[in-house]
Amino acid sequence: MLKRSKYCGQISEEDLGKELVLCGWVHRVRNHGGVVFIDLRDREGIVQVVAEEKTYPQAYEVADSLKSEYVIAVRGTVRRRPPGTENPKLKTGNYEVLAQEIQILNTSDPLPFPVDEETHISEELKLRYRYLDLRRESMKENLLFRHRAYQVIRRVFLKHGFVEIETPFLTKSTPEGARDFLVPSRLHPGKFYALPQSPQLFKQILMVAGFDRYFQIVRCLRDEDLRADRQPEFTQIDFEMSFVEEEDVMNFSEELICTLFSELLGIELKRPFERISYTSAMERYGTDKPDRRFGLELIDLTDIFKNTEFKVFADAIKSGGVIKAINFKASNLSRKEIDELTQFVQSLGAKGLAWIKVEEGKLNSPIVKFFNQQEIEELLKRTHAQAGDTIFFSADQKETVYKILGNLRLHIAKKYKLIDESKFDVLWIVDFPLMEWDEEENRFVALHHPFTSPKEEDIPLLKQALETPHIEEKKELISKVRARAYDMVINGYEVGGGSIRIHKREVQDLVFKLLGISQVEAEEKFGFLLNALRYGAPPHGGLAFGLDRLIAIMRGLDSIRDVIAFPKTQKGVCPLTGAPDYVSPKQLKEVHIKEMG
RNA sequence: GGAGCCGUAGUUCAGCCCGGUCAGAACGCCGGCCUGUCAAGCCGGAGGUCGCGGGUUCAAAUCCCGUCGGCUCCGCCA
Repeated sequence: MLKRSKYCGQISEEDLGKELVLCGWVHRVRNHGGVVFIDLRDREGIVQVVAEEKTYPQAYEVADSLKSEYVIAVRGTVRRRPPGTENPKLKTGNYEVLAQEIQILNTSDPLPFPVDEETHISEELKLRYRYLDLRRESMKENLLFRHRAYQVIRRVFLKHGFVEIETPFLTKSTPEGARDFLVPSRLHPGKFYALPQSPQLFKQILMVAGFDRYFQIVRCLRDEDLRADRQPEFTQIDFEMSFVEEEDVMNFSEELICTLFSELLGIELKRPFERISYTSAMERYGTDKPDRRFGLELIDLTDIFKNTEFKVFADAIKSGGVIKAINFKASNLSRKEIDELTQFVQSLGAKGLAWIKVEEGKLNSPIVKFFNQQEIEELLKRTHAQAGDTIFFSADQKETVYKILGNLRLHIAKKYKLIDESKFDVLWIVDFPLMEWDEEENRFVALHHPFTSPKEEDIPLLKQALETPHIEEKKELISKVRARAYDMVINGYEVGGGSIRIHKREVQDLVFKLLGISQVEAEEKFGFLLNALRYGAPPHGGLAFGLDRLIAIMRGLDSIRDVIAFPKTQKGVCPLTGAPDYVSPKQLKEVHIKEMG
């Protein structure tokens, strides 16, 4: 067998006149009768191989029989292409390899879809034949980019003295958070391991162990429904530091992100990253992960309508809600377009969508007739309304208004292409509430996770909240308690989040109590962490980045499937392997599982 | 659990709204020609359970119901 001496994509000036051996896949064949052109492709790119009948008849004969995606080895000489026949689309387009010998290493059946960038293939087919999909230039580049990111990440961590340590995949199911994937234990009938949602507890324990700075690029697993940016298994860049405060973790995180952007994209992000509070993000964008590359900010109008005759608005205010609006400037929307947007918000659970089209000298709207002159004037002023604008309203409980307008804002931006895709909007969200009331569970739940430290100055509020028997007062007090947490957001995606952790047993007990986790339950589920906190736990904090999201954003991709070699479909299926699948009764018996009728 | 979009040759799609030469195109595939192409070109050919099941109708790719699958979103995701 001929042994490769160079990658196709790396043929350059220095190879002129040299004889070398290339190995790769037949990307395309162009047979002109007497001369055959082969675009030969490998990991590094494509080069044109020429087989001429008159110079090397044997090589020509083989070339003549080649089909798409045959695997071949070519021995030949690099030469400059004849003037006028260069191909500027190829990196190697000034050269070609005159084949002296061609060996067919393997043939290929006709492909189920072409290995090119032009054809849009359905996700199911792409994943079933992932090995063909990954031969495509863009997919190959996505994975090579990800590979380069790993190298940069490791270098930055090493530079700062972080220690890479692996944590268990077979671990203990813990309450709170996402649904666990469970693994039945063969040796312990009826017992289960859980696959980790993240190495959270282990990294904290490593801090107690004194490793001081830990990192890991690690798979995390959550049994929840999928989205374009959510897979059941995904990768975190996880790290934790001892003897630090928020600034230290955020500072390091910024360096890591800046280095990635600089080295992989040649983009210098401005430091420090801007910070906005959770409350301000919610009020202005209706979400805690705002995309600020376009306007359409939420405008509060509650005070303007506090005495309004308009029943919908009045009712919302009366029941403690708010009135907010967004102004789609210069949109000149048709009635049909407004109807489409109405349908969109209805799919989010809104009853309808109130709107005003601002026209030259008049307002076109089904609701202005309910407003008095003063309300109209103030609302137009507050929203900076001009002819051509369309103003959309939402009046409801705060959470609902945020959800409706936050999503409408994004929907409009995408639909009407208001987003400058060449920009990266990077920011921190800080001052998260520590907990929020969960109506369904009828208790407080941690916004981040139960090990997140409250701000020192807010701890008295927690104690007060614990003592008061009045639930409304409790809610009021708790809502004021802020967490020492921080999320990094890029282009409207949460790419990372972390916090300073609780390292004092008493504080952890206090938080568990307020979360309604009993002493017994806490001991049973998190006892190992609580115990660790007794034995000299240093103050510590950390953060975890979603590597898949980060890479997808950097590559300008909409779905993290495109940066994962073998992802799952929206139903959690792997079309390549057929997982998940049934297992034999014998296997089930071994792990003590009986099928339900 | 819910909403929306999609499903027609190997592939990408048109046809569906208005039921009746609507089984079509391009690429790919097969055969032939061709010495400078590069998404080569020219000539010829094969190829479809219109996702699946049911219903309406004289007649269904087309209308209706159900179901499966893919995608996007809501819920869910500390």
